[in-house]
Amino acid sequence: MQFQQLLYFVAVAETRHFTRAAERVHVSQPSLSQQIKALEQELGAELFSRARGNITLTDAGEALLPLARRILADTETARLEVQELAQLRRGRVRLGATPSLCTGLLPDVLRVFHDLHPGIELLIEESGSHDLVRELARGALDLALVVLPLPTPSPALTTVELLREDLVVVSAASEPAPRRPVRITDLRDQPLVMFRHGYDLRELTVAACRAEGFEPSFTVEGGELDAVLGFVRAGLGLAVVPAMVAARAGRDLRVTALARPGLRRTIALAHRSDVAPPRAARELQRVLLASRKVRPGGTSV
Amino acid sequence: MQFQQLLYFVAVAETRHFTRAAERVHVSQPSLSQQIKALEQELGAELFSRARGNITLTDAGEALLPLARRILADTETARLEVQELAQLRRGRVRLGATPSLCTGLLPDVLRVFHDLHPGIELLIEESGSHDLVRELARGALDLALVVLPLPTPSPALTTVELLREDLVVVSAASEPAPRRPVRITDLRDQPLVMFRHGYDLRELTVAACRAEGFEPSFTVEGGELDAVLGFVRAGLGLAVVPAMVAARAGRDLRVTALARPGLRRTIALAHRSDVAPPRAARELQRVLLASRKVRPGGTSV
DNA sequence: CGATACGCATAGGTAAAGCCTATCGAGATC
DNA sequence: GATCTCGATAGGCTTTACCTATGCGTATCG
Repeated sequence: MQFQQLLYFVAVAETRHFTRAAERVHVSQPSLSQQIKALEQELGAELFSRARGNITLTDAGEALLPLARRILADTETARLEVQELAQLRRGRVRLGATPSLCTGLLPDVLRVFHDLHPGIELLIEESGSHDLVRELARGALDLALVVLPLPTPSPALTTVELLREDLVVVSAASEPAPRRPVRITDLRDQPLVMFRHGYDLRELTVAACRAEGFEPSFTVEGGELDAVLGFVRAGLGLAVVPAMVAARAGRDLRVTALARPGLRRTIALAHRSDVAPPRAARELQRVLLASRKVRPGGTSV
Repeated sequence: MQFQQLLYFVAVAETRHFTRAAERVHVSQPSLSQQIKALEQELGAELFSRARGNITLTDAGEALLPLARRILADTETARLEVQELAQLRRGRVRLGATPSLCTGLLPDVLRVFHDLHPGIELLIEESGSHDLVRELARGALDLALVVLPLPTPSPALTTVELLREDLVVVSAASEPAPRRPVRITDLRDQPLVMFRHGYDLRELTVAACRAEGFEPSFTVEGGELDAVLGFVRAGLGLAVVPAMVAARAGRDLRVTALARPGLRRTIALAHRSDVAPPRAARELQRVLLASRKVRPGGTSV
């Protein structure tokens, strides 16, 4: 049984005329006759009663017609569905990202991506790098924006460096300005506002202080990114945040660079090594990589 | 898109392995690879992510799989349905017959037919020849047993003579036996029990009497066949019925042949000339024609 | 009543498609 | 690093789907 044979069959059933059916499917009449005959032979039953000028479906033909129509319709649906996916008119990307990236980097990029491919659904999971890596490996995410180095490196994941991002110190505009540029050691006696456990920024900042030989002290700790900025704004202390986050924090926050060598973190795109990400995820990856050329506050890798 | 390509595709999707899929569909591995590739090219999307030893469906493949399965299932269904019809394991015959034939001829033949083809549904319409012819032309019947000559002959109907059936006189066993064999003229002064209008037997009997120059008189008229036999049994009069009906009427009815040349009627099978009857109807026709060889009370044509 | 037109089936030739065996090449395994 | 596995590629052959030309039965028309 062949799709064409079913197509020819439906054409004859609908026109009740071999010659006109042949025209309709753009084939010569003998070809159509032959295919119908082949189909009849394969099925072991006549499909049409060929009375001169009055072609009719036999009972076998009646039985076949609805199924043939459905098969052809399904075929068309399959073709369209696959092509919609391929042409990014439809689809889904499950993207993981750390909270600071969701705030800093993602909004503009996702806006660009969505304008390019309005049919693609964007599912964002906001978590620490550790969780993101696990979700990637589980197949629950297609792509993740993580901070390098990965907490649990694995050959099962491929990472592509996206950009290096400077960290800066933010403080309340109402408070006295810190000496600039701020050195890490200046933070020894400064009260800090610190993110909850799980934030890469927390680990990074604490590690930097310890490298200078002191343990940072926190006035408040445990909040999410926005809460931390709020606490800083209220004068509860300083915080170390990515430049990109600080850039959009508003006028009532003072942004102070760190003295050289400063702190920076490396943002990378990660995906499973064993399977190619879906078409839409590859496209998002492309858009992300393209966007770094015009990103403020970060350094292209 | 080809059925085989979908079949190959599903095989690879299920085995996650090109070589094993090729074995499963009984084709060489390169052929299968080529067909998958052709399918991917036609659809414009990769269907599998070919990581060594870990073949996975892409999102396009995921989208295609359920449709491919459904298409293949429908194909199988179509094949089975048509073959069941062709092999008479399923189907329907809409058979029309006159009341006397329903009583006399049909039960045994239908029993034989049903034993041969238990899956075929039998729909019987019991009417006079006139109505049967109309229903045939309407396409509401596949086949009809009618009495020749047809009340409304038409080139649109094809008739095949089935058998000639003798008519006999029945009377109550409790009443004095009529002189035998009965001549038509003997009925002149005999009270008859007569069927309702529409029965071919009525027209036939009345016509025979008129040919002999008299109008028959009825003690009761208007009943169906069984009612008429009941009236005869009760001694209300004689009736002229087909030998086949009389043969199964029971002991309390006396059956008397008519004197030569007697009366007989011709039973024929009729169907539309323009369309071939369904397979099951042709088979019933065959069984009917075969049955006349062993029919009692009738003469093979 | 013969000629014509219509419409499906058949015949024969051609081009494409599908399948095969043999081989390649890349990644995994020991 | 040799071997193995497994999918991709190459080249040749067979099948098949298509075409044009023609046949044949039936309805129509002068």
